[in-house]
Amino acid sequence: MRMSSLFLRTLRDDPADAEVTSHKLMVRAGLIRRVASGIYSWLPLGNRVLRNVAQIVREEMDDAGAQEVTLPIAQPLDLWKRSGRDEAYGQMMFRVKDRKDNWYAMAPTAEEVVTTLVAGEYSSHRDLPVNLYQINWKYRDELRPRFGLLRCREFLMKDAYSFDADLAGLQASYDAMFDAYGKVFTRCGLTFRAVKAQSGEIGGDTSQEFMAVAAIGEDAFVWCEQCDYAANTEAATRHPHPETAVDDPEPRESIHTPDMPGIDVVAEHLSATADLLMKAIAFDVDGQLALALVPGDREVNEYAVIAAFPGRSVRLYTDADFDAHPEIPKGYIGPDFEGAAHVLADSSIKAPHGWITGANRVDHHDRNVVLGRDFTPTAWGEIVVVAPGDQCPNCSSALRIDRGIEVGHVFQLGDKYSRAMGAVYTDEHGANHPMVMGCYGIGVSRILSAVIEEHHDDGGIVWPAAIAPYQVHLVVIPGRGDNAADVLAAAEQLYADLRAAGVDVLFDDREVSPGIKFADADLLGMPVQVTVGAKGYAQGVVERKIRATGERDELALDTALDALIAAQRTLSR
RNA sequence: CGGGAUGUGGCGCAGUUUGGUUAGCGCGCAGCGUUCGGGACGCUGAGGCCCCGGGUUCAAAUCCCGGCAUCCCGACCA
Repeated sequence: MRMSSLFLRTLRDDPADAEVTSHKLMVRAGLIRRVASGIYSWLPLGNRVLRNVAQIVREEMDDAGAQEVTLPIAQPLDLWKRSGRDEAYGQMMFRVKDRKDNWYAMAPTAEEVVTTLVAGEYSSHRDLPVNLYQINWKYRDELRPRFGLLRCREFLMKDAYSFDADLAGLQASYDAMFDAYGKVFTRCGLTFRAVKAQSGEIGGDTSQEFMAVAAIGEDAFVWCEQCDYAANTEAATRHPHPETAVDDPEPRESIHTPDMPGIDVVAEHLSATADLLMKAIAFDVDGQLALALVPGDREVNEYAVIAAFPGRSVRLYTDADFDAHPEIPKGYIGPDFEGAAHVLADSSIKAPHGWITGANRVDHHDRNVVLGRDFTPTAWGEIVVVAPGDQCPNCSSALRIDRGIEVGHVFQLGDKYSRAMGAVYTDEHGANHPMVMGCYGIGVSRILSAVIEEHHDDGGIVWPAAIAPYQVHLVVIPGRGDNAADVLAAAEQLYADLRAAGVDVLFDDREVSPGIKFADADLLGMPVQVTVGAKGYAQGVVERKIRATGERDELALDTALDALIAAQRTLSR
């Protein structure tokens, strides 16, 4: 491609509406332009990268045995009513109405459509398994679109759906997708971690997120430096505290603590630290009061509490709940509060010291509240939000917390959709069963943001070769000397030869100053820059610069073509 | 949906507080000339519903009211 005719205008200044580096660079490098909040046009360079990423995804999906389909973006809303997700998605879905007043959802995802499709075609155990995927635009009317391509309302997503006869089959399908995802993100040049995600209310489901490590990431995740443990903050847990005993416990003592809102104030008043206090957080479990006990310096992981009561309805007490139960002394609940049906304690409550706790009456705390003597939990668990330095549940090493961009998510769905949409099969004995499903998403357009966040420098984007819009950025600097025409001709010849050899090459044949050409070459970020200039030409060489490292070398003019082609072969391997 | 900010040629901004000739600067764009290996320079020029609607006033980019849009901080997700 010749830059003289490429539809591109690079910008010197950062766009005013961009906050993060990847967004600024994508706009400056002419990859995308905003049309509305969270909705972008893709210009030629951006489109090529998008296509390259999609192609990698396609190859790995095909390789893993999935089959590509294309499902509709406009989906009858009736389908969504059947699964109950019309309500669940609510305002998140764009809805459109046709001339006959029928409503359609603009696909935020495609479980309903694909399950209906499979239900209509397949009905025997002999048909299974099958895994269908598509790479298509998705629409979600996000509360707050953000950070350019990171949180869009229109985005390109790869979504795959597996259908198996049983859980063992699902596990195999899931594992195949999991492996494929690792290959995709590795090929795209991302540093990532597969992170255990919270399974949610539906027991038995497992789910993992692929997080591209990035400071601007919207999600925090916990990971271990020593082993491969990694989990998002909701799902993360830590090594249990060992059993200990309190030596020579002092007698329990009640203290008047009026007008002391918050743990820190009470701690200061008692010359203690927050970790010596105990919080008793009230939950409603099937209409009964449950207490979650954690040290004063820790937060309760609500998801962990919910998981501790499988099959029950669990929610945090609200102000309305406290209003309805004036006998519960909000802020002064102790671990031995009589009205509690369940007392779930974090293992850290086993620490070898007495606790400062609520005294079960307003404006009072108790000191020297001792486990076993003064209170006995009905259940133990790991229910605090993990903090940096906590011990890894697998190997006890220190855990770390980093931020990441969720670029992929694999999920074992079970039979939720196959039941709702009637995707059943007949087994070898003539009995009918719902198919067992998994679903697997990759944020294709989001990958571009993640890659640029990881691969850029002061000069601009540094594309990994696998997804770069072009492999070689050929710059000609003809100068004004006698050999200007020859230099130009040599560059033209090299351009033609590279193209003939199948190398994707962007040729800066514009009549602009060298400074502009070099600055644009760095901004656009092709992996290899080749300069055919008057000075080098006079000595029979062209210059090569590796964008990522800044490394430069010279190639003899007459063998440059072969050298570049050879280098491309190495890169593409 | 709460909280904060912004809206002025394609892009980045000044001007608004204190209303007053023809709305200005940089980049970009067009023409001419001088330059030519890391975002050169001079001259000339094109390009503006000053977000929209209403109001106040002799007079509004500027003041008042009402909208809309965009961005940032919080609750959802690939």
